[in-house]
Amino acid sequence: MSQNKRAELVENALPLFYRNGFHATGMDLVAKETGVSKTSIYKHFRTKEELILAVLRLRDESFRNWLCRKMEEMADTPAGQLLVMFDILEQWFLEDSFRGCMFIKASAEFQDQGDAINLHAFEHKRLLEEHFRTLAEQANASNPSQLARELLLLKEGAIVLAAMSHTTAPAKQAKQVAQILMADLA
Amino acid sequence: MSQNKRAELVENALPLFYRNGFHATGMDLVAKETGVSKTSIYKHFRTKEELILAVLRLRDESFRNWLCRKMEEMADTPAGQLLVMFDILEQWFLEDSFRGCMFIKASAEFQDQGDAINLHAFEHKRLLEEHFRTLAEQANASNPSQLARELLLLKEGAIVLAAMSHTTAPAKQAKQVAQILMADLA
DNA sequence: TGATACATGTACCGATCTGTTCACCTTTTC
DNA sequence: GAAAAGGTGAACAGATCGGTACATGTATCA
Repeated sequence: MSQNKRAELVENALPLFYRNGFHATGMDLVAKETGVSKTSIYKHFRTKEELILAVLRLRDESFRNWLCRKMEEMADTPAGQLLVMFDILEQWFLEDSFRGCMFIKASAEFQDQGDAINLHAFEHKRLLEEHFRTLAEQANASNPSQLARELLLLKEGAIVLAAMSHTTAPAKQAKQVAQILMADLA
Repeated sequence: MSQNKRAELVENALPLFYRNGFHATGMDLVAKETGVSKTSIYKHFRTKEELILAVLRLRDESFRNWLCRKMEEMADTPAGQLLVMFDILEQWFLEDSFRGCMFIKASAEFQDQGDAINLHAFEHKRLLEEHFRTLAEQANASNPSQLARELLLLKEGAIVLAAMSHTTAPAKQAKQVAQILMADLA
């Protein structure tokens, strides 16, 4: 299998795990839906867990890329970028394929503290917080670290409630709070 | 099996599902750990899903009772109650047995929109929001519904991040934001 | 054309899944 | 004390789990 094919496998496996959950998605289904035989899958991933980790790596990279790029597109100031994030979330919640945050779900299913999947899930949140902090610094926030953590808090709460309620309202509510927190920034 | 025994079964099954997850916890393990034979379990619950629903009903009732009572114990004004909630969360995060919110995890593993488990999980959040709104009204908040939703947002974000990071810090951060949102309420 | 390398489908492994059957054993009740 | 009721372990069914073995392509290179 070429590297292309391998990437294609991970790409096609992602929505399966995202929609059905990790434990509930069997490797037979992965093989059937991706069109890659189980033999080939196990030639490149020693275990199901390794495949899941590859899927999470892809998700981490593509989600953060997507979010950061959209934020840059839709606002030109750092403070503006942090605020439009909630508009972007709202658009995400509207998509039919929206099923909540893949990393929250991963850490919910693999919650042992040392677990590689659990660690990777939290790493995703840490990287997001880091990006928020950088923007908060550029926006001259009085306490950039604190603002970044608060915005992450609002983002995670909004995602969870949007996924559970099947509505987009939590995005708007989170944005309102964010506006209060950022009132002093331009 | 007496009603007592049945309640005991549900009570003892709860931490199993909470710790190990729903799909990952087999009925053989439930029988072994609760001391109730599989035969008896299936006499009172037609399917695993029904047992899970009973567990979630117990969790919903006991968690809300526990939280509301603690809030009343630790503060005498409605606004104070809403604020100490975050201190209570922090204590919860400190417990060794803390593994995040059982309903978030349930809706993560059973995310089909019509699913009974999914519906029940969201109902838990709705009831919490209702309680928050009642308190917000009593505290003469200018927009009680909005404040209730915002506090719920902060609470869910804090729980998710505390579970993923294995720290209690999100509770304090959420409380700080809550204080800002409630600055006008005595 | 013949040898090498790799991807394939299929069948299989042992374990585990939800759920059932059944022969026993207590306990309650009349 | 016998019948009825309800609980037990253990074995089982049929399906699916993660993972492997193997024989059959099929493409590349000499």
